[in-house]
Amino acid sequence: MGDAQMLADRLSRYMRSKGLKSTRQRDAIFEAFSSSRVHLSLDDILALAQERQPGLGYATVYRTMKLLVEAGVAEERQFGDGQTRYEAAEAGEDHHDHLICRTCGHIFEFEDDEIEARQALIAKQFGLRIVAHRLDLWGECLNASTCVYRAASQG
Amino acid sequence: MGDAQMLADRLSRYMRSKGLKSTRQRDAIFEAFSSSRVHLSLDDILALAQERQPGLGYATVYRTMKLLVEAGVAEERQFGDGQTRYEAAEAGEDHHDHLICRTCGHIFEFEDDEIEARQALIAKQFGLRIVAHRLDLWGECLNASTCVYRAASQG
DNA sequence: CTCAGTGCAAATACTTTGCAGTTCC
DNA sequence: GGAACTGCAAAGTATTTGCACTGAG
Repeated sequence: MGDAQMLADRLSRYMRSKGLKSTRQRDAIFEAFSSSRVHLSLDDILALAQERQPGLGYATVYRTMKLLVEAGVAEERQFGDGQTRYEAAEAGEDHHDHLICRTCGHIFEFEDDEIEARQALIAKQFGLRIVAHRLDLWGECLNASTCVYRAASQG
Repeated sequence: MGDAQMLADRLSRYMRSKGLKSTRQRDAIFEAFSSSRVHLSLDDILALAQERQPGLGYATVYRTMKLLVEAGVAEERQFGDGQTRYEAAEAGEDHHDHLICRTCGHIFEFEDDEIEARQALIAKQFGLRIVAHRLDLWGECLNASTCVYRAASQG
């Protein structure tokens, strides 16, 4: 909850600094977005936010998510399925990477110090210092029949 | 040059196996695609291929690039600018990743068995087997004044 | 009150598809 | 000659924008 609160603070600071208004729609969208740990698509966010704000439209969700990205509260991610997904921005150094299951579509998050260290070493060999990185893994379920995410997915 | 030839071979083998036809358009597109080491967008490929085949249309380029991907000759890449880009597929296991220098824009390619092994291990812990991965590093030159790429870069 | 925000629908941008005519094998 | 291929234009998606109305400050 510290995280969600931090994001909320960052957002309201940003909005105040830009003279932007707080609305029921934006609150609902931020709430929907920040309450979930998964990578939500726009449709997901719309559906969740509509539970609180029936009648909420796509355009508002698109505009608000763009705002959240500008405010440094959300990050856009493309996983190659044609849908932009959003996740909560990270606190400083705490970076995680993604492992996407091609069997069920579930997206696992992980962090591995050994890989990070290795990356730094490689960069150094080329005379560089790492400023950012992105690592996505795609995999197949070794045992699809027992995959809890597959069972859980409504697809 | 061995690489381009290898891709050409792989493509013609694939096409023969599927009973697909070789056409002037496909040749022009493959030529445009494989002659460049950079990551081409569809517009880039269309423009290049049209130098040999005026009148060539988008649809054919889209269909042909899809074919090249299926044949294992091309790989799609999304860099988040809304354009799908293509690069030459790699030879078998020989996968490389990218280290992009933010100082001079140079793209280094590297390969690291240790990272690959680590990735496989992580995936296994989640019950998956890796089928693909993408690792991009962004760095800054530790010593820009002596960077040969900076000197060489026409940008 | 006023200007930012909203919802709708129209407009974009990228990609795919249907179809009639063309071309490779 | 026939199935595969091509180009065009129409159809799909995902996302953005114009506009009249609404609502937060």
